[in-house]
Amino acid sequence: MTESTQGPARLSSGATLIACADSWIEGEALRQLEQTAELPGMRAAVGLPDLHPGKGYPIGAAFLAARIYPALVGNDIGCGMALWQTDLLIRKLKPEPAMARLQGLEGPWEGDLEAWRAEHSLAPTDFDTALGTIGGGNHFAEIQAVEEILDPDTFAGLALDAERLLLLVHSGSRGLGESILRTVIDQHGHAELDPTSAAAQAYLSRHDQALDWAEANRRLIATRLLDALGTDAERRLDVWHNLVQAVDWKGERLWLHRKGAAPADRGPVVIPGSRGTLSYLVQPSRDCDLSLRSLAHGAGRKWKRGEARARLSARQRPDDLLTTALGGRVICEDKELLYDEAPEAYKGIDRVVADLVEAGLCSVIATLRPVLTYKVRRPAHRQPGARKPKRGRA
DNA sequence: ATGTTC
Repeated sequence: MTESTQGPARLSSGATLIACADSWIEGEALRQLEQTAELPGMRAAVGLPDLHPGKGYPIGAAFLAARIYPALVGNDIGCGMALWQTDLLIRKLKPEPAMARLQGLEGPWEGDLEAWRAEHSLAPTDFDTALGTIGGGNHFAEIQAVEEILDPDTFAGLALDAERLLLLVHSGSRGLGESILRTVIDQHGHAELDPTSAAAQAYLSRHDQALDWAEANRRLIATRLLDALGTDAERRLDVWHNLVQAVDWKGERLWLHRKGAAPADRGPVVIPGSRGTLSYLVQPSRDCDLSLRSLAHGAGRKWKRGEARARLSARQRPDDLLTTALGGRVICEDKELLYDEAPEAYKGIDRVVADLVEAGLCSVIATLRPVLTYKVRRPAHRQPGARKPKRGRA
């Protein structure tokens, strides 16, 4: 199927895979990439080195098409990564007290939502009680320390301080994006939308609202976490990795879909590893047309959700997973999620980033080490007052 | 991924 070249490979469908020959990519993900590349109106399809199977369509991929495919963006419209420079000196952070202070980020924010929405020009939605909540899956808020600076000039240009902690937030549009996708799928199935149609305009308008909501969500998550720690911070970047947008492509107006693909045309981005590995702050190259102006958005899952517990529980108890190989601490009181997001469930981020660098798509500015990863305090269904769900078969 | 799934 693939040529035995070292760098990017051309698949039989015409899709491009940005990965060297010995980088492991699951067969199912490649099948999904090839199938998607053959959809009507598809001009180009790219699998990034974190490519892994999704629900029908692959994650870690970018697609350029003459039409709009809402299902390619998926349910978490606007999901992305935001990075803050905090005021907290690395040597001043004591993990135990910090962890004790980080409580209750799952519930509705208790501040003045109306004022906050006005301040950020955010229209009200039916999902605003979830504003400022991280959510589940691979979402997190992580306090990080700079491990190594490889490009001092660019690092300094970003106004980053290697002595002070960073905060990386990965979250999206929660129930809002889900409802937007469900609405369009209910009406049009997985069919492509003509960009000039009323259906496309309605979808795009709601999609753009979800982008704003998701960005605001990351902002409020950071605010809540920083308030809990009694510190302040400034945002250095915020990028969406799930979206569709109109692009001018060699003189033609086309639609670029990113599904788990970081933009290469919006300045530096963070490509996070797992909670047990480094993350990479990278500078995208000037010309990234090869990868549809996109980069990997993370390490990429190696094991499917729900698979990790059975694979790991014999050798690692839940408590073992609350500290990591790099000395980081983890807050995750949902046992299934604790296993699902174990470092072993992910591919190696070093290889993923090396594939991008070797393809000429980016260079590394700095590496970041996880200090404290916040996932969830309690699964929603086990919060006080909630009924314990029955287990086992009927 | 999901105010999820009983």
